Amino acid sequence: MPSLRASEWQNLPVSLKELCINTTLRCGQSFRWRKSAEDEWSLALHGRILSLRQDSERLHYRASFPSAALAPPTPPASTVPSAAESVNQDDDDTLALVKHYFNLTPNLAQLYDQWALADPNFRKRAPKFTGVRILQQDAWEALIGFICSSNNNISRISQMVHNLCLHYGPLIGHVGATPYHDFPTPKALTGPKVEQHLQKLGFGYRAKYIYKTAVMVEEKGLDWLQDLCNPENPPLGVDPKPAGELVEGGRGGYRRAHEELLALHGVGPKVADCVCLMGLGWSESVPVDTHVWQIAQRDYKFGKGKHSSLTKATYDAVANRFRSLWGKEAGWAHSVLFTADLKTFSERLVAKVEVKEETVVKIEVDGIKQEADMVRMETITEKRVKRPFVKEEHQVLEVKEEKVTRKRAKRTKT
DNA sequence: CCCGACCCTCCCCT
DNA sequence: AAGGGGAGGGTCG
Repeated sequence: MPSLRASEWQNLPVSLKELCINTTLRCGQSFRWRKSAEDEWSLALHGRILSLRQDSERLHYRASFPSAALAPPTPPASTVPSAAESVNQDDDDTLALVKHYFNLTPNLAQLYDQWALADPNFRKRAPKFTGVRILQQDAWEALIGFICSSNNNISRISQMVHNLCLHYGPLIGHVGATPYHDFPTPKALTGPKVEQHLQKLGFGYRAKYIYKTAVMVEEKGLDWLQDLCNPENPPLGVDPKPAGELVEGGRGGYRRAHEELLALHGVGPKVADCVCLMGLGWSESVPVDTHVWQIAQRDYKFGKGKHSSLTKATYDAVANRFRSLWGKEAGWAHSVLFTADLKTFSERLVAKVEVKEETVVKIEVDGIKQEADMVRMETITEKRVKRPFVKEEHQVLEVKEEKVTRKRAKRTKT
């Protein structure tokens, strides 16, 4: 077990309107974050274990590096420089990493205002889901993660990704007894037994997709993938360059990236858009999944006539509609509405009701009191979503659509 | 453009 | 009390 050299906690000023990790890390754009302690999230990233906490004014972060003496650094996928030795250098490095990963440059509160001004539905739904940022994840990791997402749920996707890391990714260290592995390289997934092994691990038909995609990316080279990224949002250490103004259907670079990704096995339009948005920095990318399709029908008058089902043509029409409505960062706005529709966060929609019902737990979406919420949430590593709070769910759901209320109400009695 | 099949897990319902 | 039916951030042929 490699010993870790942990730096002290550092912090940077970030309001919850600019970033809410409790929402952003759980909304299904990244699949590897784990709760490492009360109110603390951790992830193996770029050769270290990054841990986070957040209060109403600051984001606190700490990096733990493998001790160079006992465990030589095992560089993950791409750009890990050999271990920095001074604590100061570690911290500087980690600060840059955090700023990059959380994509902290855009002014999110300002963007929310802009989207709310343009869209009454956004204005209605966004207030309880502030601080949802699009992460700048590693493109290769995003690619594999979203290949796993097809016809799947967030809980199982997370387990699959953890399994991938456990068996094929470099071990960075432990938090308590829990091992933290970085994401595997493409090459690590090209072995002759990978597909069969993944099949055995419960990946189902995605085992083949992952293996074949790994082989193709290994052949094309990671540079091929990286070169598809938005020059405005380049990898850490590369200078940004302009990528032009938004046009119908998205900018040329985005369309090219999307098209090239479609050549990979298990990558259709939706997965390609997820990679474009969350791995390649194309903010106008709008992944249209079943959730978004339902939102489009419910709130944006889709689902009739020409666009009665989610064909490729409808897919493009929905994405274009959202781009023209929300603008260049349409993918960011889309993610807010997507998150607002996740069952995981449904209790947030009726927080006031719970308080009225003399429930002890008060939920302040933007405040630290969210921890009360967190205590009751599953961690993604747990096997199933259990329900020690059926009663609350029942109360919650009475305010929601009848269909759901009926189902849950019956189950409550069971 | 429309289907069914595809791995697997959990859930509701009978 | 077992088991069908459906859905879960789709993709392929």
